[in-house]
Formats: sequence, structure tokens, C-alpha cells
Amino acid sequence: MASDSALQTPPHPVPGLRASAATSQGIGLFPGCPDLVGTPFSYGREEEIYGEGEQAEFVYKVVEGAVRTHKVLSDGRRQITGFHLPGDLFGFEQGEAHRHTAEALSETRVVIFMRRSVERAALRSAEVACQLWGMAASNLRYAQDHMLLLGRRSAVERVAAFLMDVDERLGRTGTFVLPMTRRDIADYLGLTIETVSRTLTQLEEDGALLRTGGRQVSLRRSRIGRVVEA
Amino acid sequence: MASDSALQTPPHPVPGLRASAATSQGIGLFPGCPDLVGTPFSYGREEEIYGEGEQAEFVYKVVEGAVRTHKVLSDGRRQITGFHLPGDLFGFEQGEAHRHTAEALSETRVVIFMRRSVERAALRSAEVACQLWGMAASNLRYAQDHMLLLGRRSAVERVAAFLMDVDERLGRTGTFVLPMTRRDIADYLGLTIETVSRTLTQLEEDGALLRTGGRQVSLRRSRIGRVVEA
DNA sequence: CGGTGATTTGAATACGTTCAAAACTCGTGG
DNA sequence: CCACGAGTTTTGAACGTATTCAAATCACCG
Repeated sequence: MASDSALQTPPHPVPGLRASAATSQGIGLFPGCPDLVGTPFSYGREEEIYGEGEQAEFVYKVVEGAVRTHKVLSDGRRQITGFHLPGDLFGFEQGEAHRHTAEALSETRVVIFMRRSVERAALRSAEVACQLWGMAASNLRYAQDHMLLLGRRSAVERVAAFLMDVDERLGRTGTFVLPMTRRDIADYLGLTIETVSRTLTQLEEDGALLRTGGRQVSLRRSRIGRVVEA
Repeated sequence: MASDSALQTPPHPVPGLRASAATSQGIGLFPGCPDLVGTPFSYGREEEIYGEGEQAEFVYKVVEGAVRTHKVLSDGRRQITGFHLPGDLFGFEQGEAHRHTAEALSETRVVIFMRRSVERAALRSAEVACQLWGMAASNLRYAQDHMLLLGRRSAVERVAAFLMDVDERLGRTGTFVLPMTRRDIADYLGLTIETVSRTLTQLEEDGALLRTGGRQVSLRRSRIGRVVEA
């Protein structure tokens, strides 16, 4: 399931000193932050990147593909806390252990950084620390919007808002292929797969979107926008 | 409704240069951060501290009392994103405008800081920036736990988890007076006031807690803990 | 002690869930 | 290129939890 890259040692790579050797492919942690260079790595569909409770050694940046992070209750109920698309950072924890499980939705390429070195960089440079702060704050904003969705929105509103969000993050073309299953969508929106499916059907009947094949959707922005409004 | 302090000009104070004069009462932003001194201020029960969309000029730290922050949909549905008790910081935004509304639950004393000067301090000092990062990260963790609660937990689980959380933050005595109304609890847990009330009754019948008067509760930690488990 | 707002309780309803089965997709191999 | 088959998605029907609407009770302040 793992990629065939010679650099890999799944499931938990140790970049060590190889980071500098990877400079050609390496991508900086932040736009203007050339000294922190990551090691490329990749994961196969449904592959676990790290599990809840594991030592949080690395930080990850998506290059290609998509990742989900989630939490689970002991009886299996699952809440996806976020989908991470190219350019997004994930896996950063304050404590020693990961507080989520992260899995690749599809064949996914990332670059990884040692958490320790990022933290050291933050301690030395106010600029780096501010970027990390900004990142956490932006994730917080996102989480709070999602709290409003989970706590107070109806099924149609959740699904419509979700589709608009995905469209946005995928380039606002209005037409895209959902990178996740119905189960993932349901576990992200606090619904069941059946409700997600029924709601999609309803939105299509209302002319808010068109479906061609299981995952492909085209939004009628004006119509679907009216569903969310409030 | 505002306090009778001579320093006040409700609802939106301008501390300006008075900050240094307030040193005697002033409380630093962080434990080891003596150069950022706030101006004391207070608000009456149900008084708005700032509104969503307003210019985010200040940052607040609760000294006494309690504050709620929330978001509202145009039709009035409300989601409380957090309760802030003594010691907690709130009102920090990344952008120019507040993304929530903040209100005092009861007579509340805070110290306020100019956002600009905190930001300037962060730019200068990696240590301050790291503290702010840590704060945002901790809020994020909290928000993500709450997402799991809102998305996947039943009414009893939500109420039980809520009571245990309040107990924790109020000193783990097991006995306390809820500082908020049923409506606040409902809007925090994504339920209705009726459901919160019924659930409280049910928990009492199950022997998980005792109620003496509207807001006073005593938890049977072992019993109520079993409700949340998962 | 009265009055107002908060809380609780009751009954009917609705929305989303659950369980079950059919239909569709898409990758694989013939 | 088509057929197969596993997994995913859709649809259907019954059910359950939480909501809604309504009214009674309670708590607290003056």
C-alpha cells in the first residue's frame, strides 16, 4: 500500500540527516522559511500516517492527495476533525502525543519535518513562532465555524456548506470530484451516510447541483448558496 | 448595568496610556511576562463586551466572573463556542474583526490589553510568540474535543461531560453553582433548554448528581463518569 | 409576600437514524 | 470490450431521540 519510493520505511519514517539531501524535492515549512526543509514521503489510500496517542515526532505538509484527521470513541463513533489538502499542514501537537489519527484518503505525498526542530526554530525566531501562532489561530477559526455547523445546522445546511467549502478549497471551479467517501463526509458532518446520500439527492432534485458518477459534482452556486445563508 | 468603576466608559473602553498607571491592579498577560500590563475593567450581567464584526482592538483576561463567546446565524440560532473563567484569555483574533460576540454571564472583572501592543511584543520576542502559539493550540485542542461532542455524542453524554468539565475548571470539588443559564448550556451543547433540563432530571434520577436549587449541583463522580466513558 | 423570569414537565411532532435491500461504480480479468 | 464482483451509494420503511409547542412549577429579587 505504501509508495515505492526508495526513501520510505513505512509506516514511521525517520528523516534524520537525510533532510538536507532532499533539498531538491524538499519544500519549506512556510513560504518564507527556507531553513526548515522537509523530507518527501508518501502514503497509500487508507494508510494510517499516525495514530492517536502515538508520540508526535513529526509535522506534515500535504503536497498531493488528501488526508483526514479524526477522533474515535471506544464504541467506534468517529468524528473527523479535518480534511487536509495540498498546502495544508497537519500533525502539530502541543503535548507529546498525537491527539488524532491521521490517514491518507488516496495516494498522498507529503513532506515531513521533525517537530523538535520546528519547535527549536520557533524558540529562536519570533517570526517562525508567529507563523505557527497564525497557523494555530486559523485552525481554531475553522474549528469554531465547524462547531456552529455541528451544533446548530440542519442536515441540508451541513451538506451544502460542506460542498461549498470543498469547492472553495479545490479552486472554486464549481465542478470537482469529492476526494472522500460518504462515510468520511458523514463523520465530518456528524450525520450518517444514509442522511448524506439522501440530502445529496434532495439537493440535486432542488437543482442545487448535478451529479455525474458517484463522486463528481457540479454546484449551482446561487442555488446552493441560498440553502446555507443564515 | 456596567460596573461603577471610575475608570470605565462602557461599552468600549480605550485604555491608552492609562495602562501604566494601572500597574498596581494590572495583571500581566502571561505568568512570566511582566512588561505587558492590562487595564482593569468590568462588565455587568448579560453585558456585551464586544460584538461579532467589530474591530478587534483589545484582548481580555478574566479576573473574576465568567464570559461566554458565541456565534449566531441570521435566524437566531446560537452556538456558544466557549465559556471563559478566571485566568482565561479571550478576544484574540487574527484578522481585524472579532469573529464572535462576547458577553459577561455575571458581574465580571477583566483586564484588557491592546491587541496591537501584544502583537508587537510577539514580533519582538519569540518567547511571547510561543506563548501565544501555545494558547491558540490549547484552544484548538479544546475546540476539537467539542467537535467530537457536538458531532457524535448523545444528549446525556453531552450534559454529563459538560458538568464534569465545569467541575474541573471550578476546582474539582464535585459541588458547584452553574454560572450560566439552561439556555447557555443548551447553546453550548447543541441542544434545547428542555432537553438539558430533562437530561439533568434523568441524571439525578440515576443517582449521578444531586440538585439543590436551580443551579447548584453535586456530582457523584463515579456514576456520572460512567455515562461519558467512551 | 408578590411577581417575573427561569426551569421543569407533558404531549405531539419532526428530523435524522437504523436496519434492510436494491442499484450503481469502478477496477479487474477474461 | 464486456462481464464480473466487491465495495460504495442510493432508496425504502420503521423507529427513536431530541425538538417544538404549551403549560405548570419553581426560584429569586424586590
